[in-house]
Amino acid sequence: MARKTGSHSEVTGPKVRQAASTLFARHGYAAVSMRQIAAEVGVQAGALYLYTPDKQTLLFDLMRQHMQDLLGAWQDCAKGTSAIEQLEAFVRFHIGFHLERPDAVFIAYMELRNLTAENFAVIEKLRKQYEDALENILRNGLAEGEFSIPDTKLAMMALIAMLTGVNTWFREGGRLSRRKVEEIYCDMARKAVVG
Amino acid sequence: MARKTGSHSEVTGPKVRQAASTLFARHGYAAVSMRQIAAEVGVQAGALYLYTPDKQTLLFDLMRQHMQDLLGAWQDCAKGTSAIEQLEAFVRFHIGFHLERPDAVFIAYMELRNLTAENFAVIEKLRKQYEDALENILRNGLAEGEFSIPDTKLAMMALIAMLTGVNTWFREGGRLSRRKVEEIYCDMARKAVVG
DNA sequence: GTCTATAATTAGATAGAC
DNA sequence: GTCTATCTAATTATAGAC
Repeated sequence: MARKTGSHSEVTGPKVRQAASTLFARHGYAAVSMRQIAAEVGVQAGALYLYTPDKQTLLFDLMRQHMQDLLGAWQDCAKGTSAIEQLEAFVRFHIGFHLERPDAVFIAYMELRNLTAENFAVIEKLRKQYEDALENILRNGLAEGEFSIPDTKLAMMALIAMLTGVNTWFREGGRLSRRKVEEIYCDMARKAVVG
Repeated sequence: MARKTGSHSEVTGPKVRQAASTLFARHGYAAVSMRQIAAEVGVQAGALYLYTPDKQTLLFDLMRQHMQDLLGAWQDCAKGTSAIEQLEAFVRFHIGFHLERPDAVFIAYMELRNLTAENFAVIEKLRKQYEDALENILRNGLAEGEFSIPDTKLAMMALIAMLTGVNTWFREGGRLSRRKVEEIYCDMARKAVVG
């Protein structure tokens, strides 16, 4: 299909989101200007507005896409019959998925306060769905008598914080392989909730 | 001691840091203007520069003070002879200290990337000192044969992330008391590392 | 689809009056 | 010690040429 010279809609759109993701993660949403994003993409600032109505929507779309990817990937990955198996699957999935996209994860956790109230509500709802997935596993384990936890919500929060923390220190090629880290965290998570 | 009308050095200085702390925590360093801080204090923007050479130093001083408070408080609070006792003391201390000052904690974790390279290095050094305190407890427990952890640094990171996460969801007057939360986290932390 | 130019606003920081 | 006024630079977003 013929295309005019200088017509790059299908390539520039993704490049804009990619550049915004990198820069927002590195410097923070409020500290990054549309001009910086444009420079990273290789266009002028005005051209960005062909791909997003404004800066806020650019942030929101990145965060919503990330949360939807997260939920979709977990639905495809969830497995295990016993609660312990399900918990181990969740731990490995969470660490692996988050280490794959550190920028998106960083933005999803750090830029919540820069969302408008409406956008924040949407993201929080998606986040809650993900948290519910883990909490249901913990509830199952409690019902099966395999887990010993006084409060499923609290244990869920403790586990998610612990797992997400891997992103702050893990470096590929470091002392421990990703698989080894997953294994150690699996052990700690299991021991923390098993009675 | 006589003092001129309108002379409020000793009261305005702390008010500036207090206002900056509140606003930085709520909206983020980059999103807060010196004019907003001045309005919160009740002075004009220019007057802020009597108390800080610039906005960056204001952020840095807040973060350094927080880290020094943290280290000092732990030194006064550390106790326990066995590694398990020391671990429990650390868990209770960490949760209690962090819940006491949510704004300072939030800033210390979220605004690292807005520090200049020099200032960042100072804060990181202080943070490392605190992490070392927990890692030493874990090493002791390993030497005593009480703990079963394949890697002390990884376990330290996992525990600190888990404990600091309390700040993201705990609300005074909620379903669980602070003491109850400390108790449950103590159990989870102990179970996660005890062999 | 992109650029240039620009409007309207706001930022951090300083000077000098009081 | 604080205020008013201001400088310089940067911001988001838009209009119109090509």
